[in-house]
Amino acid sequence: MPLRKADVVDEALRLLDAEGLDQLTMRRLGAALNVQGGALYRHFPNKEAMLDAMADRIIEGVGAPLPDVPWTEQIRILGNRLRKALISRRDGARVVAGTFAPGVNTVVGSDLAVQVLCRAGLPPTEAGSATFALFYYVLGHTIEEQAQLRQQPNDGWRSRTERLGVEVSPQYAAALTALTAAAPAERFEFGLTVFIAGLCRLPSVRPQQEQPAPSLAAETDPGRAGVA
Amino acid sequence: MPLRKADVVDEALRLLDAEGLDQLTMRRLGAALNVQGGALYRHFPNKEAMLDAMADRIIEGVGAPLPDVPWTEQIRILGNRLRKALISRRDGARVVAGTFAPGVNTVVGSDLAVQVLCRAGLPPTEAGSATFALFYYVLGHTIEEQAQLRQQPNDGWRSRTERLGVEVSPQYAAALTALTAAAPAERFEFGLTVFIAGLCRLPSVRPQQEQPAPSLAAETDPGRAGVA
DNA sequence: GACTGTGAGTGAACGCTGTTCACGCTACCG
DNA sequence: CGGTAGCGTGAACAGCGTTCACTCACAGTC
Repeated sequence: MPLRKADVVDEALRLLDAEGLDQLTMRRLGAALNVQGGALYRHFPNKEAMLDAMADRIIEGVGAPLPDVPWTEQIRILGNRLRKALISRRDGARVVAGTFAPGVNTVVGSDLAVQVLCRAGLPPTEAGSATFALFYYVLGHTIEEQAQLRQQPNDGWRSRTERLGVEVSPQYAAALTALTAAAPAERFEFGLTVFIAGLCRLPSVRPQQEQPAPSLAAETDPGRAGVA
Repeated sequence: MPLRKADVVDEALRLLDAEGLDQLTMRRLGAALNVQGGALYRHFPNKEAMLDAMADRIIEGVGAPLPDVPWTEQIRILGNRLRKALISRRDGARVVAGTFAPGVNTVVGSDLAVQVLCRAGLPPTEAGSATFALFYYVLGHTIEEQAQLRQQPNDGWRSRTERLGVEVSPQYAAALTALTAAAPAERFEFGLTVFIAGLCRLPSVRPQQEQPAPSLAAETDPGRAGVA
């Protein structure tokens, strides 16, 4: 039974979780599939195309239909879905960030976000800009999250600034210690909240209709930072 | 006269501008310095350390003293400084994004941002989160900007979505055509404005004092998106 | 049943990468 | 003047993505 394209992506994602992006070479992937490395080029023109396929698989489901809640909540859900998708696989954020050509799931996900924002009143240009801004934020945050996962716990910010010989302000020191202590999910939620609050202040947004009794409460998670 | 560390970084940045990040190899850099590739390891433990040094050089000046304007304007200036620094060199955003260990300039720049936000009333944790969120946004935006620079003009979004066989909403189509037409600087400014407006809505921020007659008008550039 | 075409997989190579190392050479210092 | 510290050499190592002539099993056709 010959290999299918989907089989290769499956095994590549398995190997990614097990070994990390740096260890994901064509030869190793071939070996995991009981095949020579060069054989993979029957299925993908090059490694980048395979990584693109992996990236699209990683963010699968982000563009699924949204519950009927206010648009601010819908954007929050989209952001959280994307973050969850990215951190659910080792180095997932880096894989997606390296994507050159957007895949199907990128398109349907961003399409959904743009539609939500347009329904909120934004003109298409602003909806597009806002969607990409949200995407950059989530990507940057999750890359950082996953980078900190495989870092020596001893090598905190204090030893690093000392090594550099820089004097830092007491506020900065306080911020860094607080940040390393805080749960990543909360820090993420904070930025998301700020961004959504900013969107609400745009002159083009319609006045928000009041909460229409959330039907699918599962995805609207509690514990967010406070914004007036 | 032996090579100095700074000389290597200088030439590396020159080569980066001339050839791009992918062509920046140790051997080529050595050749540009009339030296064998391996000789560079007398100055840097590995290539990553050299890229870190380059990244720190790229964002030099971002943390320079700020004019005495309202904090919202100061944050805007910091964002624009960072963007300008990143796009001023070919692949500058990718180089900085790949940085593992933050350098001096990263520290003084983020320290400055945190101080501005703390003075605005934010507690250190939130100031830190907001600073990093801003950093992620600028980085993501400039990476995208520089990626679009070396892309075939013919290969627009329409041909790509057609190749994928996805139906996109009319709003999404409108957003994409508008985005490719808009100047990158304006799209950037839009996201920045949204973010700052969101910060203003945080319950911890002090009520904004009114414009104290901007002394250094040079850095506060006009033409920003409108937010109430 | 024999014939043939297709396409997956082989295995060895190519050119490149980052990195190492034993070895010269030069310049400074006591 | 001798010693030594350190920069640079040049060849090597292991590994990378990618290519290519080739094998071989299977599907469809006469």
